[in-house]
Amino acid sequence: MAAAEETTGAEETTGVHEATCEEAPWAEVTPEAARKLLVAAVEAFAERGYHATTTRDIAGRAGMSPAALYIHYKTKEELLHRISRIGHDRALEVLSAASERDGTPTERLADAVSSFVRWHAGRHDTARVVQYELDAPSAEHRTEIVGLRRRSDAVVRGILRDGVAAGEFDVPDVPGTTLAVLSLCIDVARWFNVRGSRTPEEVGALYADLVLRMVSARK
Amino acid sequence: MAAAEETTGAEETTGVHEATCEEAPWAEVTPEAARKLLVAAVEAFAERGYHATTTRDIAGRAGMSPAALYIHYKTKEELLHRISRIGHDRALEVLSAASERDGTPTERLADAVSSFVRWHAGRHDTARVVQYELDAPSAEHRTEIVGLRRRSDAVVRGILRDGVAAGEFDVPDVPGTTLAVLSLCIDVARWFNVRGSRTPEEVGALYADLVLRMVSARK
DNA sequence: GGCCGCGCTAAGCGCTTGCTCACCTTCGGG
DNA sequence: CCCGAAGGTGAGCAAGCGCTTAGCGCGGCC
Repeated sequence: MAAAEETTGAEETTGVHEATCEEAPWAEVTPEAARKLLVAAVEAFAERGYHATTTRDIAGRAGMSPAALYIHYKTKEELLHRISRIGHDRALEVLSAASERDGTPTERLADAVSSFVRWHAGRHDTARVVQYELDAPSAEHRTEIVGLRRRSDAVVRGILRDGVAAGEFDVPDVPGTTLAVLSLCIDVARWFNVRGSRTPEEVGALYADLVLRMVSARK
Repeated sequence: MAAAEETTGAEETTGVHEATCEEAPWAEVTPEAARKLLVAAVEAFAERGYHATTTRDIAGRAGMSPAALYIHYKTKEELLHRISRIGHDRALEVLSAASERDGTPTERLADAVSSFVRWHAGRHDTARVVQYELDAPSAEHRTEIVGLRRRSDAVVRGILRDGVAAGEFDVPDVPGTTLAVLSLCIDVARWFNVRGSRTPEEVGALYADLVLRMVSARK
């Protein structure tokens, strides 16, 4: 399932950003059986959590036998790590692509927030796994992931600093505000529901506006 | 605007105050053995998640045998439900107490946000269980919990509506902004770390400021 | 003092879990 | 036409799970 719903017609609001493979999200995972298992795992982990998901459940969703999992992945935890790693890469990619585009800090911040939020809403199953199952992996896997998170932090902090320097933003506490902005975006994955009344684009636009209000110089 | 605590002023540090009993959070759980088990479970659930926590682990932390758990609780899930129920009650209590205090919508919103955030930061282990283990309980337990959440939503939405009516706030999308405000506060439980550099009070003050910026009428 | 009942434990039951292994296909190359 | 590798299966193992049960110590009451 999980069809691409956002790139089909619609780059109207934020202009001409080209897709960084939003349509076939797991295309780089080969062979096909390995991808099917991974997609099934994302679904199951997002729905019930890593620990509550059994290897039999994953294999079942992929239409295979439980043993098939171990042909492509050494352990259940390696499967989680692969998901988490790729997911973090994608999220960071989306965020930093937006931040590197030309424009004023205000425009870059709005673009970054709305892109990041759209990703967390549109791929909220992946995002949920990525954000909530950090404790499950082993220590070495965790430090690798933590590095990627720090880079997201640096991206947002950079935009805020630029905005303050340019006089566009009024932000007394840059690290604290960075934390709040990222937290706001990330938590979208927790509450977003496909059956809800808002599309990822709407949430992205709303959040970009709210964040701009948080940082804009008051009069 | 650092602290909105002039009402409870004197007793905050050494206080023997009992109003919303922040010091002895699980005082209502009796007998003592049941409380010790529950506190141990909160610790374990917050650290590893509900499904990854074993009854042996909980009992071990409480210094008891695994079987002791079943004298006070029918199942492991009932233990989770008790924690979740009490936690939700407390969080809602904190939030609505702040919202019912006298003051302008601006003051009430700042007070509500900073109180709610202080609770989520100070009791972040409880909050984490409360917020992340919603899927674990059975259906009937879940609907009970969902009701409490809707009341939190109503409290914040009420303040926002009052502020708009009074002309203090400029909020184009009240339900959306309500969602964002609550999401921001709740997610504190995910990232807050006691070993971090910020106290719950500092985060509360920062967040109250950020939220006021999100809603205040622009000039 | 004898006895009951409560709180608790040691031992263990039945079951599920992550994972393995012997075996079965399918298929391109000599 | 056979071969060996690659990808898949069914059955099942050891370990760990939630939970139960038989029995133990001990304080209170007649």
